[in-house]
Amino acid sequence: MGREKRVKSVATRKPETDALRAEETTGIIGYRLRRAQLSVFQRFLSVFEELKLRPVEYSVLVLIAANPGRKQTEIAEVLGIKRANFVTLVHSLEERGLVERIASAADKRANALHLTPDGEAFLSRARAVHEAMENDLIDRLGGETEREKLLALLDRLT
Amino acid sequence: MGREKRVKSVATRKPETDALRAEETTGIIGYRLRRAQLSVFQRFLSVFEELKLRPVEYSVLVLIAANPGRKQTEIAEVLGIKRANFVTLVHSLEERGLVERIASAADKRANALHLTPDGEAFLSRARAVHEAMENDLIDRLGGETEREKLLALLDRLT
DNA sequence: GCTTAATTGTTATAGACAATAACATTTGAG
DNA sequence: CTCAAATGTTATTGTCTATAACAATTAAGC
Repeated sequence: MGREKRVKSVATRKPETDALRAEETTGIIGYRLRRAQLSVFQRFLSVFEELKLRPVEYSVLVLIAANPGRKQTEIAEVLGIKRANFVTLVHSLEERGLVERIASAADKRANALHLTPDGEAFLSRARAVHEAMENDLIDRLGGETEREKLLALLDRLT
Repeated sequence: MGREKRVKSVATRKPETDALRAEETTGIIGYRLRRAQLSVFQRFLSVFEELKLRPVEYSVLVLIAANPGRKQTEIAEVLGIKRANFVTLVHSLEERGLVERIASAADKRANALHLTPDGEAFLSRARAVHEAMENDLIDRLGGETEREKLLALLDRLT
């Protein structure tokens, strides 16, 4: 890699506002992980702003679509969400007419989760938006090969 | 270490509780990023439990040590923390006797941040703990080469 | 030099998010 | 049948982030 400038005559040019030494913190794996994650999530938020959809809500819709009829606890558990906090989340999606809770006949305690027709249509649009974003991320990484390499490395940390 | 059971005749044994289809969500880059980040941070928390140190506090100590005499706003900005929220953080470290705020003579508004001798000693211990954790993460990744590859890929997302 | 704008640290406040406990209803095990 | 567990729910707490407002001080414009 290229040689550093090593400007030691900084004091004469900008006595006050020179950059901080931060290599020690930025070299930490957890620090870089967090930065990247926040950046990607921020991007998600801006891309999905018009759809008023947050990352966790998108994953809930995708999960319900792929597993219709499952109960709240099952969906919540896969995403690592406490079922107590999942209540508000599902309620919000239900109020928007995207999800419906059908009282299970087999188990009167459980709610079977389904997408409404509106929910299906909404998810189609969301998928398109997400796929565009995902493809852009893959481009940034350099291609599909790099993506798989990244996911593999991330899994080793988990 | 034994081999998995691989019971594919699930339908006859457990009609209800089979695994959910989650490939669609787990394939999302942002999802995997978040999982890995939470896992690494959780690990940090457990490793630093005895030192009662959180990730952000560690990075603040490291930054002050590398840049003594800087003002709060500068340190906070590098870490992406609002200066309003940084006040409580520094106050906490000051109460523990690790950091001191010295009123700057040049700018009577600013506080120059320094580590106390206790802070230096504490940071030495923290560095040792962190280095052990970092080395373990590198081992999990497969080595230094893989670490650099990961950091490079993460940067492309940021 | 004087007036005005910007900076610094601070407090207060609000919102998002996660974690825990407790509860009623219902189910399943022994 | 009895008792433990599961399910959804509410309430509460704590943590973290974002915003607004403020006093003191500094810098900029004229």
